[in-house]
Amino acid sequence: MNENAAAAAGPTAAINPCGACPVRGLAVCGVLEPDELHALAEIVHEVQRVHRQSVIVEGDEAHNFFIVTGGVASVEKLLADGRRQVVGFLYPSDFFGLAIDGCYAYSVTAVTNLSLCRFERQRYLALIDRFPKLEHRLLGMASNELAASQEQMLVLGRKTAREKVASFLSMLSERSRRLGRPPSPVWIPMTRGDIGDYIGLTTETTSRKFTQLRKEGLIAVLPDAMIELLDPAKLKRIADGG
Amino acid sequence: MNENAAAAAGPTAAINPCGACPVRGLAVCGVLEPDELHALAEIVHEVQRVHRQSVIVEGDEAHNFFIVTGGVASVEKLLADGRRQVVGFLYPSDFFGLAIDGCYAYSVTAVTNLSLCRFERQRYLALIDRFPKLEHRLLGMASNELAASQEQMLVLGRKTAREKVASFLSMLSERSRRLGRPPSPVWIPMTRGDIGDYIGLTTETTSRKFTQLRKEGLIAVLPDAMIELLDPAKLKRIADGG
DNA sequence: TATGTCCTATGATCTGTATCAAATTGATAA
DNA sequence: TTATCAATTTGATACAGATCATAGGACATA
Repeated sequence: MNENAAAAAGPTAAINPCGACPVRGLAVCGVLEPDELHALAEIVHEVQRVHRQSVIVEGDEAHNFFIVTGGVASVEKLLADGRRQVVGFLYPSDFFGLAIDGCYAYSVTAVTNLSLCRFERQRYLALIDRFPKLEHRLLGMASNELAASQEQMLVLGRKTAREKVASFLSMLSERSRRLGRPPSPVWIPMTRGDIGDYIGLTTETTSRKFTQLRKEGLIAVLPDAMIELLDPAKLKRIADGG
Repeated sequence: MNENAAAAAGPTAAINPCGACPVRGLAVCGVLEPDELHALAEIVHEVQRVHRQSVIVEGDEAHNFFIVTGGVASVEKLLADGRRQVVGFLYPSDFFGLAIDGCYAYSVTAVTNLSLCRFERQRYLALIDRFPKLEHRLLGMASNELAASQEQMLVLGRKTAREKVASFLSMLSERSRRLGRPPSPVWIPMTRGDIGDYIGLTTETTSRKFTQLRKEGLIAVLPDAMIELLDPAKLKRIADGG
């Protein structure tokens, strides 16, 4: 399947893969003009991962910088005894790989089949020198991510289990709307365990709260991991502690 | 007292306050050459706040950008019913004021008496255009802040009360060491309530865990809000869930 | 000196979520 | 079709931390 996808992209993609990229408009690369894209295309490698495969590991030397082009990944930190905190989910157009002291500060794992662009760190930094607007875009995205992290700290530190699940669903719906797609249904490819590790609950409690919201008629579980938000406004009110 | 401080800084400071700034080396401004500092000094205003005074409010239009020059502040988000999450503490050389959709995404409140540099947003952005290295530095600092937020999510989502308090103390000690100061004692000017709102506990549980660590001989409470870490390595092991 | 406010500490009790256990469903492969 | 494995759901029980209540100490103000 991976080979098929690569073959289907054809020779044009091999010469200038970025020109045909489905996420260019949203990703960092979106700030480059078509004629500047060649410089980026020259240093990019396409990478695939399947469900649960690892992309980078916390503590490893940071040699690369990545952009998600298809699928979903989780960003996570582990304690020695196996406790896990998912600090975020990555979707197409998201970047990752910023290093602290030359090392990755988190692991990234494929939640679904995953397609990525990989850039060698040094060559990417050289490109940033050449195109300052890349750095400007990067700061903008990092700034948004920082705001999202702070919102998530509020969820983790001060919300009840019910509010946490409502926050998670509202956030996905909101993201969908921001991208110009319908706010419902939302695609939830991650397991109850992944979600629990994201919002600070166990698998069981997460499942129970989903069941509760379903029985209250606030959500409906559809096929293919889709969840319908039957009353987004009320769900948002629950999420905000109202 | 505020007027005294301003007067004591003298006429030189009034002409080029940044040249005499105690935090310049560490702050964003550190990347500017002495002759470039004039451009920064031209647009800066010095601001003072006392304990519990507000600096910015979540949701307000973001007109300014700040750098802490003295004292400690808390960065916080509130729920409608008054629940509070402190998402960080700010120390001298830290900046804040990055906006999302033109508005502040959090409130900032003085924990101690506080001194700040305030920059009008538009004029600061103009300066960034003129000195790209300012933006480079800003990205570096935002990137560090992002890593710190992710570490804090691990604390909030997956650590026990005891591990949370140990993490908080270890973090302060580590920060002190990174700045070339002794790792102990550390200055804790914030209340047990502030700390609890930072690590996701109540005032009472935070107090109890401090007492517990004290009785185990791991910390000692000194005068002037100083706390001595009697066994930093063991405290770090507790923090890491070992 | 008295009075009020804020902060810390500590005891008693309650409760939301974790933990432990098991059955059910669903997807994939043989 | 049947077997296998992962994920979900549901039930019973335990417990860490919240909540409620009180007292003492530090510091400011009258």
